[in-house]
Amino acid sequence: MQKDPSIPQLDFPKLKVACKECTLFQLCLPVAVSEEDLGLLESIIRRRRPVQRGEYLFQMGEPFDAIYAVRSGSVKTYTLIEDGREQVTGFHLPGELVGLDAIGGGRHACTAKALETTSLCELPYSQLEDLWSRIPSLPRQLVRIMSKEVLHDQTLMTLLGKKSAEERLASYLLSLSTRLGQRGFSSHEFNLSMSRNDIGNYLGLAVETVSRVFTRFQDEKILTVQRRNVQIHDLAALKRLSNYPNILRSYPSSP
Amino acid sequence: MQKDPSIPQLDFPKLKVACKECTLFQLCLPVAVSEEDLGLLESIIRRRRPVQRGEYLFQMGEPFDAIYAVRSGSVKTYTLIEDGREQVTGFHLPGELVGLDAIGGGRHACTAKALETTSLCELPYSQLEDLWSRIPSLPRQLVRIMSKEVLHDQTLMTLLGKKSAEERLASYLLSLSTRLGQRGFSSHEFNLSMSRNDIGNYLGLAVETVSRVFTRFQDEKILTVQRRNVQIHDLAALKRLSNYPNILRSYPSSP
DNA sequence: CGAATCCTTGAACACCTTCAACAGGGGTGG
DNA sequence: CCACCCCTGTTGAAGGTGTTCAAGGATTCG
Repeated sequence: MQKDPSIPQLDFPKLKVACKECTLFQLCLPVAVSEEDLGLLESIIRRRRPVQRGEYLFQMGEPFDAIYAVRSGSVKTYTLIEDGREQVTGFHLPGELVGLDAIGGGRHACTAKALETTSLCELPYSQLEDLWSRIPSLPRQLVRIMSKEVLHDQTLMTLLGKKSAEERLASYLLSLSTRLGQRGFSSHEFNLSMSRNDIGNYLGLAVETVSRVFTRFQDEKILTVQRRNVQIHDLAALKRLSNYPNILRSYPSSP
Repeated sequence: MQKDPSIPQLDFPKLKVACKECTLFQLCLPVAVSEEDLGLLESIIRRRRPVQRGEYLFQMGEPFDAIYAVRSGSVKTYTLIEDGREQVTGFHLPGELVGLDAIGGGRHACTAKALETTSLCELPYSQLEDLWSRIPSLPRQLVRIMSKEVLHDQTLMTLLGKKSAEERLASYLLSLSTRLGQRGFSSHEFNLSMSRNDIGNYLGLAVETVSRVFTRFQDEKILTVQRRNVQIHDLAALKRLSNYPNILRSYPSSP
């Protein structure tokens, strides 16, 4: 969406072919997979042409047949309640997997939508399972990733259940900052690929509250925000305000 | 805790030795494991003497080495925030696994505490992983279980992010009712093993609100509640009030 | 340029929380 | 066996944080 080349973007246009050349190698599924096994894994990956902003990867209720790894761009997932209310359940950055919640039920329980032009690796799940006997580190890594997903969801439950609006937005910005940093982007300046509406929905807040807290943070010189662009000036203050669960601070960057 | 024999309890005293004789066989990890492989799995299970109400299975920050399957009784898990606030992240009934969130990080991210006298199967994780090459259905089932865990957490995120106090308690009671039903207990009358405090904490509500909603439901003849004892009279009304996410209603009892 | 969308700001309101007091088991010890 | 106490749960009233409603400004794209 944003075009300024001096600012780290969530999308990077160069399409890499092989996992071992992928920037996300250490963050994605094939961690600790030998070079020859990598070929096996790559052989089942379907790389589809990039999806455009607003396009769906899959929709709630559809039969499940593959999980997706984000290569570049970003994806939001959300569920619907009876009366039409939406709950955004996650934003997925490069190296993160989408669709894990559907493995158990055989149907997608959420809808996945591209927030910007996004390229993905599609991993047909039954074929992936077939590889497990050949590549034992594959299920191990998948379980590890899913465990972190559970952990992340619990952090979010804490956020939604116990935190004030300020704590929520601070936690959210910190999470984004950390994850972008791990992916080689700047951790103090980035462009949000999601709207205020999405952020508020995700954090259990009204859009207006998100807006207000943003300006409050700006008034307190913690950050500068202009529409989608965020510059974090005082990361320490943000950490203080976020009140992260203990575990995440005692063992930093572990999750 | 409760002694009335006519009412389904969360605890059942008889200790079964083998998985294949366990009432929870179909709900637990060894689904689709052949009889001979079952012996392998059982050989690594450490069955410790039942833990008493208030005792810990593990505490936040401790090194992770095993996951636990609840055989009887119930367990609550919770995390701590910096300032001491607690968030209850889950209640675990017979057949459910505890500790899955620690696999990825190597340390427990939450504390697990018995709500009543509870017996457990302890599964040393490294030994469990070693069995995967011999029993391929084991990792498959574990991933499936973790997927459902993720799904459950997302349902809870929706609850915490979008639902009113009434919807939350209704959803909660329905979830309990369903899970108890699946385990052979009555789905319309049961005793809560957790306090109002725990329920409120879990649902992101003050204790007083939980109390008030309970009496409101009682006034509306939806249920009768006396301390820990709950009798559901109008399950349909409860479902109506709960506004479960669409997926859970279109494909019932799938999660 | 105009329409649509997104974001911001202000004011009134609502839901739930907080504070406070009380009730009622359940256990303990006299 | 009863009195006592502690803990849990209930109920009432006041208060606050965030929501809802309303309007205006900014940016993008046809």
